[in-house]
Amino acid sequence: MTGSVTLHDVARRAGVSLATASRALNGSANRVVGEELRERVLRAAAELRYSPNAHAQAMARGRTNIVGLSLHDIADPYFSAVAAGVMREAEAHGLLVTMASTERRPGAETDYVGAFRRHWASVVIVVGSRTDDRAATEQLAEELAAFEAEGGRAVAVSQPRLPVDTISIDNHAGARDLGHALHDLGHRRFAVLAGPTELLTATERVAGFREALTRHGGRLAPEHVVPGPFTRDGGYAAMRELLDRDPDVSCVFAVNDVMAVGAMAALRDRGIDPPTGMAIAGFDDIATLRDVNPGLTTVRIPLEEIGALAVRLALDDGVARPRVHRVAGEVVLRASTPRLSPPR
Amino acid sequence: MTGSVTLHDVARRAGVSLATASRALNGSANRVVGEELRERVLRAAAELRYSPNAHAQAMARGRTNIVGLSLHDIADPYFSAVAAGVMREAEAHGLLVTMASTERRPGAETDYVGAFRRHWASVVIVVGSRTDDRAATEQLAEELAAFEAEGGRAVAVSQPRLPVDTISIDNHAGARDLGHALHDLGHRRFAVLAGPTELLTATERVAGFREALTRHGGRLAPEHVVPGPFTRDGGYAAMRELLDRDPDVSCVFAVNDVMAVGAMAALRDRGIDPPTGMAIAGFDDIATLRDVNPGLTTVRIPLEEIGALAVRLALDDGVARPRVHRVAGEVVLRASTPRLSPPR
DNA sequence: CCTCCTTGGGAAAGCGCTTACCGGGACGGT
DNA sequence: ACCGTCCCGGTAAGCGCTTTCCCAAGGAGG
Repeated sequence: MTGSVTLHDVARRAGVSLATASRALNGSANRVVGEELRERVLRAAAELRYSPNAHAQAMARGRTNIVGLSLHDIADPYFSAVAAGVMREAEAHGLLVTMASTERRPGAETDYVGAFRRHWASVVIVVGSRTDDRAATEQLAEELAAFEAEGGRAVAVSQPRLPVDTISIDNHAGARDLGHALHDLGHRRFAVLAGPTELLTATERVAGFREALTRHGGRLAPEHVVPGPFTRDGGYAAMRELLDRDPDVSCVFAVNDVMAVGAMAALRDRGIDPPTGMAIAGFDDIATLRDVNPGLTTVRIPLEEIGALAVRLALDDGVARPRVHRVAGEVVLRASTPRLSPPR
Repeated sequence: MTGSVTLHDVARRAGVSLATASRALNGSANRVVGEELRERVLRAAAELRYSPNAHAQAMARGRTNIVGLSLHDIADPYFSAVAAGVMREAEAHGLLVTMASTERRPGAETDYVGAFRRHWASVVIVVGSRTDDRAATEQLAEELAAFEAEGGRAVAVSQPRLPVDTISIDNHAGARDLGHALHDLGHRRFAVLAGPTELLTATERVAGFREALTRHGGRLAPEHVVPGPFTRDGGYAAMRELLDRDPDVSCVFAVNDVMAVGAMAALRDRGIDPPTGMAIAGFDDIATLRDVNPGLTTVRIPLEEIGALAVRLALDDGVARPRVHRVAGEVVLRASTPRLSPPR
């Protein structure tokens, strides 16, 4: 970068020293700059279209206003909703968001947190479910600890085992409530499109759902739990697999909405028309998918709010850390899971 | 940030000078560091878990590996698809993406480009349709020019009037092709949910569609062109408005997919069941919406590819700028626009 | 045996900014 | 009239790194 205007130029043009120029522009604390001089400096800065060098400021001040955000895949509406919340709140606090999309590559989170450390981010937010990859989690934990030791603030979403402030979605309760609701509607022959077995988010949802069924004396046979990626295609493939295993299922719980939509497509390709041939429910209540037809029963998670909350947690001062924050979901019944037995 | 390990510490531990330490770590060009020393330095760095300070490097080198990305709303799947492309390509080049979501606030783009300038971003990408706000566009143009004058590279997506490399979607041709295709299917009584009248992206799509109808001797009456925001709710409201104005329309073109989905919801709320009561088409081919029911006829735009392309354009060396890149769309017919008259 | 070149290490000058610290003038109290 | 006390400018010391310039040592060539 050449030719940028520096504070030195501004000071010279205003006929003052660097120190005065800096103080005039920052309105430095416990120090007053004479009205006339400040005026002169501001004018000079405006005339020269001066814009301060963020790196020099970072060096001199020893801190930045950068938020580092790491997530699995920005194209996934789940993560982009969280990101939107982070960015909205960050903007409100004058923070700039640097974002990394790990594409679920193992170790990428740690690498990116390292990059954020190099940039002296003041906040780092890691969102994405914990995996059962012990070593990777361990490394990430270390990196985050190092980051906080340097004075940064980290918040993890859906990774409860990390040594930092944590926001957890109450997947178990949400799925359990959903299970009860579906049972109340009269559904009985359940199956689950279970998502990736190594992700806590997925397994918790399966477990919660299972608990509800058990409570009602039902059970979830192993062949009725079909794993697969957290994607549309994952849902599609899992649904086909399920139909092959047992065509007699009548209500499917896909552990996220994106999979549920893929599953609906699979049903139609097999000539089954939801919800008539098969009831189906999802999880997350992705905004973009609220208008699929039939309307998808799901568990609403306040994703944007979670993103915003992450920023606020990071910015809290004078509190003991790490803290744990739980966010509850809320069952939303729609047309994809009609009432089976007429209500009494 | 306190306590971070500096190069100085590494040098001391390795028993060499700062210069040597730096050279050993960077493998500096046209300079060789003795094998033994390099080894010692690398070991010391590893032992101390040294991580270089990005700001200091930026200062000393006079450049960074930051990409600044400004878009309207990261929660909108259109923009998150482009962002995904940008991030994928950026990662491939070792660049870090700093992102700003302007929420369509006028002037925000300019502010953020200013922020990217302060951070000496090496690349700035601005995505979002040009508005007819003369003054805002002018200011953005100035800011981008200043950025490039300082040695940065800027690329604008869907803002053809800016003095930088530009990627334009061929909205006109896409919408025209769609119009022809719908006509070929036998549709005749058309209306358009036109999106925001101040956005070029919207007006071009309307114009292209109109051209196709005109070519076939049809026309688009003013009451059949309903403006509104580029959102789900915008589509919903516009559809209701349209039904109030003229319930006899039989095929609606919503100028983006998100609106089309909102429009479908509005139809159902009025007891109309698409595509039977009303054919409907969108634009963009948003991935998340590919499984709505009925499948939405649309014009596929390679959004991710556009994001990736933006990064590549910015990184091109030794080419004359600014360049203009056009990206074509492709009509995708699905169930939402059935054939009306039996084919002959 | 001397000179010239090559190889590789160190000292130090910045990059642009903030912020102690210092110092001179004005003011008021005694 | 003198001495603290503010007020408000300037001087300069970093922040952590890269890179130029300088220099010592060793080898090759005359």
